[in-house]
Amino acid sequence: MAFLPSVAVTRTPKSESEFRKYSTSFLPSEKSPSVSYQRSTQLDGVSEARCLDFREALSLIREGTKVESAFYVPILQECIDKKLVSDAQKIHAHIVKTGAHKDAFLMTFLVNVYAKCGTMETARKVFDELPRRNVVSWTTLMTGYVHDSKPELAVQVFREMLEAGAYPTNYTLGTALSASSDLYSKELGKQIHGYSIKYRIEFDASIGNSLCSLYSKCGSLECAVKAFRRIRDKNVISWTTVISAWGDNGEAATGLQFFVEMLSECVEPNEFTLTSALSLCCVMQSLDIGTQIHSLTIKLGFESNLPIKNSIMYLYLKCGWIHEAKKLFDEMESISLVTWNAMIAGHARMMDFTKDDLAAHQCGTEALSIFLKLNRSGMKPDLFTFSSVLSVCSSLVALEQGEQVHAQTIKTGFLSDVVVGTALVNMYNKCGSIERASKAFVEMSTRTLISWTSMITGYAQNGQPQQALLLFEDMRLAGVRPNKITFVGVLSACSHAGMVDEALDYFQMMKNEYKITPVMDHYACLIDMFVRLGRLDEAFDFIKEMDLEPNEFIWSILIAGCRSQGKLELGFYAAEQLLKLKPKDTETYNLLLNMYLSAGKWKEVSRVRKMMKEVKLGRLKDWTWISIKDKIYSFKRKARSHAQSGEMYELLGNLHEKAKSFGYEWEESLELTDEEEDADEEKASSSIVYHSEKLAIAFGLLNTSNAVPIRVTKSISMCRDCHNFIRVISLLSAREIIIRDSKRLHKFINGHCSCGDFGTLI
DNA sequence: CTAGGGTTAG
Repeated sequence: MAFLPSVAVTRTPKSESEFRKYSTSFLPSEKSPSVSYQRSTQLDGVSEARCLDFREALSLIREGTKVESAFYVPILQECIDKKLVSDAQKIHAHIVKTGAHKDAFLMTFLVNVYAKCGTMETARKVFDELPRRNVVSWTTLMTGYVHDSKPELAVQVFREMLEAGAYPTNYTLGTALSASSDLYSKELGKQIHGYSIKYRIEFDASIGNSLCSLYSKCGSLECAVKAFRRIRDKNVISWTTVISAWGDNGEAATGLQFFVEMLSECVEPNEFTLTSALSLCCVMQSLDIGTQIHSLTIKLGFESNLPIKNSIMYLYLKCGWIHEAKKLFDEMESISLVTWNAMIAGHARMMDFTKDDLAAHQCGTEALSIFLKLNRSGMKPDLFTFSSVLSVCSSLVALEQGEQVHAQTIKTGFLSDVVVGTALVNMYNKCGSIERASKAFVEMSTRTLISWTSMITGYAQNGQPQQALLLFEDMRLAGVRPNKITFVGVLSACSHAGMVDEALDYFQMMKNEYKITPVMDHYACLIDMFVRLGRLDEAFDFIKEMDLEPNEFIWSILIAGCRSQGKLELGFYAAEQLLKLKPKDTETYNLLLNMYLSAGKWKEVSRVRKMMKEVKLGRLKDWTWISIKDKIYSFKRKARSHAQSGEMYELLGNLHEKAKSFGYEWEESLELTDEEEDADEEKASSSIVYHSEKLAIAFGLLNTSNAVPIRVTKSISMCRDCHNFIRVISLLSAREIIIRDSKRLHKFINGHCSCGDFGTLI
């Protein structure tokens, strides 16, 4: 049923009761329609005007030639397609001048033009001046508000419309449902569902599609699928919607099954279906299916479709096919902002995904250079760009670049976006700049769960556990419901502060009050806490009691504790467990080795060394990066190839001497070797071997002005010796030194570290 | 007048 007849709707008792059940507070009660409208047929027979060249037609209008109303329509359509607001305004003026504005149909179309071009104020003005309103004009206005992300205004218009006594059509209800789903309001959606039952259009595809996407967005996957099943004539959109619904609710595999089902029912996918299916492959990291869909897109003639190309490129990036992705990118004859954003976000994602830290770091720098190219290309970055770039800056601890992006977000107004704001807070947190993070957090006009969580975690990581817990209470007072990630932050704060009772209380609160099942990270925080306090037996009891199989991180924490407490027996047991999990891992062996080194068990040391040779381990790559101004410098252990090497080594030598008077003692640790190291260099180097972070910090001290904090990232976990040394350096040089290693954030101020001096695993 | 591609917290 395309349009409702303009006669009163007959009601069946069943739908009436169902309608009553749904109708509560949001919407006015139904009035009988006072005016009825006929669908205008003026559009028919206009198509000849399309034959006219757009510019030619426009010049006719400029000259002031009087034309028929129908003449405007194709030109206005062109304005919609190309978002030509100023041309639309000229045509509008012409319409008014020639008196054609008395034509309600034409003016409704004009509302559509302004709405589609994102100029809602004008659209509303034209609408208010309409000689007659019909359901299409109401619906058009609603659609405009939905597009302009003002769903509450769309609902308001819907209400006005009902109050005016106009009948909604399937399109109207579909649009109203989109508005409810933008508002995440299942309640409102249900009421509108009620209207559709009342008007007996509930089985209509446009209603069913919108319902399906509403329920999906509200997290009710089951309802979404039910809504899909109830659609009588499922169209491509129905299928696309239900496929995305599975994907959006974490069931990507089932989504792909539906895609296959759709193909087997001979429904031809369109560009939307294909992009959705591709994004499911993205989630599943399935290059296998992804490449098949890639060929399908070509078969169906979408090879030059930009959204699809963007999706494929993004898929390849996320699956680690950087070169394929780059090839696609280079071959694209036209690219959009989404293309740029996909490239940046894809590289950002690769950072988390790559096992190799050096490669991950290169991905990050590549992402930043793509961002630079985007800026030079003349295209304007948007909120998606800024969110991704800020997250790259966080991972790279590239504060100065982050600050520049911050400035750009202010200038462009995108800082007001909650996601960008959150990304900014996170960037300052990850760079160890807690004051600026909290300033950015306070200045946000709205905060999501993620914003709160980021800030809570930031306080915990930056060594301000009390602040973290206070903020957590603020968050609960603000009525925001914490999730499991929030509790990871809370528990790690307790762990840092050594607040055992509070930690256990929060752990109970999480399970009982919030019904969150603990995950490994929660246990890791608690075990870490007991280990920090030297209560190894309790830590071990906890490991035995938990429902999950302990992972490598848990065992590593325990081993590190055993090392500092000299509890070799337990340490060895933990190491055995760790070796079972990661039999060929260099870091595992280094943990074990350092434990025996610290205890002076030389026989064991040589035994472990022998074992390491036998299993032919890959070698640990010790890299540290420092970002100064716009450049990122990298250092590896013992490197002497740097232009300033001489000065750096001299400085380090002096600092080592000075540090001794502050109680620092050289401690042998960590058998670090590097693949590219050659034997000559080994012989040439002095007896002291500097790990990469020492070199990077020396470089930082030489190349930044006094009192400027030094920020570096490191590919592996810091060793205890470097940790002790840098603690003293922060005191000696009166500098804040921030090191993000593979496991933790270390913020050294005046001889103390935010990790509570217990963050070194190897 | 309905569907789409790219974003933030462990």
